Amino acid sequence: MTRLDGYLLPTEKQAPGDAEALSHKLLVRAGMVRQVGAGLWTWLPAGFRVHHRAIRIVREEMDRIGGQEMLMPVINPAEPWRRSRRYEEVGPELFRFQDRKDADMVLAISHEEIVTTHVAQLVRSYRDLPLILYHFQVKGRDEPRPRAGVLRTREFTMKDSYSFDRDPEGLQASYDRHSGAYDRIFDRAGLEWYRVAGDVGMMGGTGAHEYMAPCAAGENDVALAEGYAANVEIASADPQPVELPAPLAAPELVHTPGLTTVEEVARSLGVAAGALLKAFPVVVADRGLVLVLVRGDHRVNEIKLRNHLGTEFRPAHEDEVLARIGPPGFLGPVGADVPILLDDAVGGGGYVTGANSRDDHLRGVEPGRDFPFRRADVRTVEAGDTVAGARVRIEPAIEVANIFQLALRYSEPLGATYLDPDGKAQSIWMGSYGIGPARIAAAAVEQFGDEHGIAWPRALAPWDIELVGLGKPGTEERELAERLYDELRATGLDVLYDDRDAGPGEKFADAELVGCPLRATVGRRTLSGGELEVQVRRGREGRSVPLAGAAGAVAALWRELP
RNA sequence: CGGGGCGUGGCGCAGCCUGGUAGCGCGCACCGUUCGGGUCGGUGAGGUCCCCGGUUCAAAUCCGGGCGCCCCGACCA
Repeated sequence: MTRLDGYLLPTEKQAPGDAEALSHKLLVRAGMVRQVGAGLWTWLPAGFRVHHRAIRIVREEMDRIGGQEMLMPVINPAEPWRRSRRYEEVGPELFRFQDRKDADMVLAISHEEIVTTHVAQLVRSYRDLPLILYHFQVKGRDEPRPRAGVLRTREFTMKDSYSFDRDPEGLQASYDRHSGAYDRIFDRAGLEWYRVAGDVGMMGGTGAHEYMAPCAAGENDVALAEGYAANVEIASADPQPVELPAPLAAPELVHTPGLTTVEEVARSLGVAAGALLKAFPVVVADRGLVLVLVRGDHRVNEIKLRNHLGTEFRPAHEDEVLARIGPPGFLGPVGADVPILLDDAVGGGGYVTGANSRDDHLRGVEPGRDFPFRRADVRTVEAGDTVAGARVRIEPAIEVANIFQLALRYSEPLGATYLDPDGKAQSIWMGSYGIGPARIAAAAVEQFGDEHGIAWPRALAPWDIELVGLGKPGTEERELAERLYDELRATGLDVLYDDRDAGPGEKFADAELVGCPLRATVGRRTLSGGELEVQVRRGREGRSVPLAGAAGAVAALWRELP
């Protein structure tokens, strides 16, 4: 319950000049956030209420699956981070600094090291497992490029939880419980969301999912098809048919002076781009130069490639390629003195490839007959592909949560073990699970905002309803507004009462900008008409209820909202 | 890290090219007006023109260096 007169809600008519994303513009305009520096934001009172509400939902669902809330520090000694090797592996996004004794310290980007250290010390027996521990804590990440207001920041609050189990089956069970909790969280928050298979990445482990909220400002691409949802980073699709020229008994040299792009070669030879094989030379950490081949109409997905290789790689330099394979622009598999990785989407038949000599290509090249290869799925899925026959669409989305099966990634280096019933020490199986409340809030703004402002889902709104009192303070209509303010609060609704001495236009505009799901208006018309006007923010639809018993009717209306 | 842009009262911007009294709209304060869609009129406060250095009689404006912020890409446990 809040009276607007005297409340710090600095609404603006104009968005900041440098804002692009809808959530950035609207959260600032609605007086909910203000910028402190690149990727550093203050949550003003109204915005903080939204943040709180997101946290409350997350907390309730974490408690429901048996999570135990605790609190770990943001400032960490470097030592456990060295033990997990993340001190060396993570890179410059890890804030590193020295304390007054010149000891190396870090700002935690997440809390695997600390929680695992505690569990290593405090958990001794199989009887102590399973365990789910969680906290809400600030994370520091020195992002190379903070962006879109509150969407990607260098400091943000995160709910991170950690599960500890006796064995892989236990981990799977804890993982599934988190998955269920997260499903409920995003349903309750009122977001449109997908759970997609995600990249396990450097975390290692055996599985990962991401919770994605589709919206224009999203920085991830999600591949969606009937019965399928995956981050494009790891998505797989059916091989698509492509028309190939008639096979040849042996590869045939064609002169293609100056034609180095797929489009140029395809056009000049009169074949489909998919009838070419595109060569992507990479240097793999532990095995040197490898030539990756995908169809001319496909692109190499470097994350899928990295996952397939199981190690890091980099694109090869020109001189390396020149010495071992051929001139860039005319690279091909035939005669190449390096291992060849052939994408799964490449079928049998005669393809056009580079000839490894300047200004020449080969046609009629058949994998197997003309060059040896190993298979891998390393291409990027694109809109128009199919998965099990279902058409794929690609949508931008923001990652609002993720869940990882860490397995033994942290328990082993940090020595988290338990004694099994036979008295034998066993490593603890771990999972980690993150949610960003700020991103939940921003995603809701992105998904439901319009040209008038924010339209919060019921569960996230800073207040359930905004009551607009028209007329001058001290008038009869204001007295009625005061009375309704009390009655609405008595129903349990959280009410924002605009009791400012301001004009009606300003109050209506501010109410729609701030975006409470309902707005009730009290003016002279209310006095004479005997009805309370209520606007549903989502869709700006007007309703009215009889003045007698209005509060109860409004509360009932509120309960039906999304 | 590569590319592009910006920095002028609280906010949004003009002025810079062509050096010469720092402007506009919104907001804010006060007086009056109005009170169901940012009402109208009047008065007023508020600026190290991001910082440092240089050129010049004179720099928001030209030159050099630095800092900060935004966007695109790379990156993103």
